[in-house]
Amino acid sequence: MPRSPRSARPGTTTIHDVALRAGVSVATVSRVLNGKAVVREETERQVLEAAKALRYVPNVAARSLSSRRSQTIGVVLPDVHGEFFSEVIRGVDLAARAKGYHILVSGSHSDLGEMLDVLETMHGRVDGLVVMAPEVEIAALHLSLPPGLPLVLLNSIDPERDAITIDNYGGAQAMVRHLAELGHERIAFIKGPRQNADARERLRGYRDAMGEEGRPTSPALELEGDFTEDSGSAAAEHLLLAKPRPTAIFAANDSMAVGALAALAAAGVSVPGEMSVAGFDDIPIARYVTPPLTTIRVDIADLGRRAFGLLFDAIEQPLAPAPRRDCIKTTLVARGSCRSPHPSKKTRPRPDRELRGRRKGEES
Amino acid sequence: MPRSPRSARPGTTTIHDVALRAGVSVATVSRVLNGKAVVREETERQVLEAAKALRYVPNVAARSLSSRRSQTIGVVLPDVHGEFFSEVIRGVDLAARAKGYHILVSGSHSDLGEMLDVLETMHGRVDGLVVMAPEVEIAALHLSLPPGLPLVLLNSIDPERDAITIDNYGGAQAMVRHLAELGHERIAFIKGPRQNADARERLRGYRDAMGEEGRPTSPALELEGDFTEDSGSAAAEHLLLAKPRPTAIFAANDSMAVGALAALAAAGVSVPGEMSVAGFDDIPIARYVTPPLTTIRVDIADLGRRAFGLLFDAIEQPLAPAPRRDCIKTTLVARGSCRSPHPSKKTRPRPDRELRGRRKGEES
DNA sequence: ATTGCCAATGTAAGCGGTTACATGGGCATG
DNA sequence: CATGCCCATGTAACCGCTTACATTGGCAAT
Repeated sequence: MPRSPRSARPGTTTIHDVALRAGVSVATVSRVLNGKAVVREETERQVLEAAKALRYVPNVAARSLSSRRSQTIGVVLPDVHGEFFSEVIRGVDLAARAKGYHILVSGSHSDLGEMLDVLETMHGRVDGLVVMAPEVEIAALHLSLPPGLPLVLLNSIDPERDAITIDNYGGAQAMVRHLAELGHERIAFIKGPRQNADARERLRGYRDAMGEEGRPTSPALELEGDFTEDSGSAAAEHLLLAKPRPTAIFAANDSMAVGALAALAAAGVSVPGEMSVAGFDDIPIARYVTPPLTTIRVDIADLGRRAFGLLFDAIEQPLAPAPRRDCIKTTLVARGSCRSPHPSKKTRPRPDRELRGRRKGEES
Repeated sequence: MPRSPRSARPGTTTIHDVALRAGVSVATVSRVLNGKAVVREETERQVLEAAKALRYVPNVAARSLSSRRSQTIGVVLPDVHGEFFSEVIRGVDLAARAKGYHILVSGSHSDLGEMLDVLETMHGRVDGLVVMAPEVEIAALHLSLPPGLPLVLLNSIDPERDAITIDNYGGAQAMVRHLAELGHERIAFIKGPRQNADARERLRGYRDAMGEEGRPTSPALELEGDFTEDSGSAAAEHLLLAKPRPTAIFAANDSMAVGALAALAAAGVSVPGEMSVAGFDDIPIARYVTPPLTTIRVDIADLGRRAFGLLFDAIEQPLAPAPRRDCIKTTLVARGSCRSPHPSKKTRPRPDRELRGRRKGEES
């Protein structure tokens, strides 16, 4: 079996072996394999044949050492779990693989220091980064980030950097309009954490749409919340005491809406009979609570997919000046938790088509 | 600013720069940084100081080229989503990071060819692999896998390879015992896909425990299923026609149990009044369905964690002969969907503590 | 026939580390 | 004081690939 003296270690075929077998130089092999220069057709054929016969796989480390490219991007996420996490990864992964990139993942970062460590060790290992970080820490992040490295921010904007965002504003507006259309006048809103950009945008969308629809807004209708179920419950309990009592509650995320549902059930308030409830995100359980939750769906995989798209552009064409932007549109999903507040014009609750979708069970 | 002539490109500090600044040779710097040899304390101090001052970060490609180690492992999963996916990654990630390893992720593989491609391109890029593949494809996988590469199988066993498994057998037994203890005689079982190892083990656990508890088993009590909600519904509908009708349904996974719940609700059969229902996996929605589902919890993050543990051992100490094994234990989580079939000895359904846990809402 | 040019290919210098081997100084021993 | 040994360190050869530059041969123009 032909094997160059250089690669004595068995099991490793190098570019030299291929060159030897094809009767050409390593340079030619490299050229053929990378398509970076003109090679006679006959030569190319021989090289490809030799490579295939030898089951040659280029050594990535060597390639990346000399070319200064790793064909890998890093994805760094904070402490988010479940559906969101997996969908982001899936989106990025699919898009990346299509372009021949690999992804280096690091999740579950609860504090900044840890995140910076990871970023540090990823340096040199990746050609670009997709990062999701709490707003407050963006500044600190910049300082310790390699200056030339393409970076796409998820979920938090920075005027200087490329970023991809969710149309929180439009989604919130759509929900308010939906509720207004159903006939609701007093629509309460449960806010998210003040420092969360998504939460702020959703609040803004709520306020603007309320104004546009000629609905009254007031501090009494805006409850504090922190995206947890408990805060949603607490807010709902407060609202039950308000007079006049609102007829609809719009929570800035599904978890709080679920909390609100629980509180209302505990208080014996019927949903959607006496009170409509809406959320935001369309988390998986949204369709399983009672009644199924009307909410705003965000296509998270698409978020990942586009994040990679932006990053890819930035890597391939680093010169483009203005920060790149992309925005994920949202969809309103009407389920059973909202209906008209006027018993007379009661809307017939149509069975939710999606409730019994054929989702594959997660294998154990 | 000191910069060796070799590294003309700005922004990149090499080991030479550090050596120069510390007044030693590159070999010494390397030795200090890797702790692979004895170095005078004074020298070590100077090197570390220089490295820190220069913000030196070793070039991974170079290191991996000469050392033939990438400090990276690959995680290749099929088309699984959501909680399961994210938890596996989280477990592996946390364990890997603790040992200084990175993880290269690739998910959403629906067909074997795609999976093999990924495995191919990961070759040389990773020191080991955590792979989850459908049973049937394991063989094909072996053929095209680099022979020396440490590999840990998730979720499917192969006598030759290291693998980590879930205690499906024990979990199923525990559930049957639980139901038997509540007083159920006729306990039906909804099976999973025949080619799925988890499903087979759960079935085995069900049968053995039924025997041990002196409960009758019969083909009529074992329904076909494929892990989807729909198959769970269909099975439940079948069971309602059986005579005598069973008093409990144990589904091989939660999705089918959820489907069964829906079918029972549609048929006006009260759960757990007339029929108890149990699942397996404890997927997130299990606690949100009505009534909350009694099920078997599997600590998926632990699965990932231990998978890395096994892999790490295999990488560090490749000589160990026997295939390494590890098994994840399960926990029974009693919620509202099961209770005694005898109205007389009705067990008081205690409120499920976990129903209103303070789970952080997934951000946006 | 000589010259010039171009396309196709070869040669070899890196890329930035690791590490086998060489070197040199200090100290105990004969 | 010469000898030998060992510890700490330096020198330089790789690791496998990319690529700037050199080389070659063929053909058109002179």
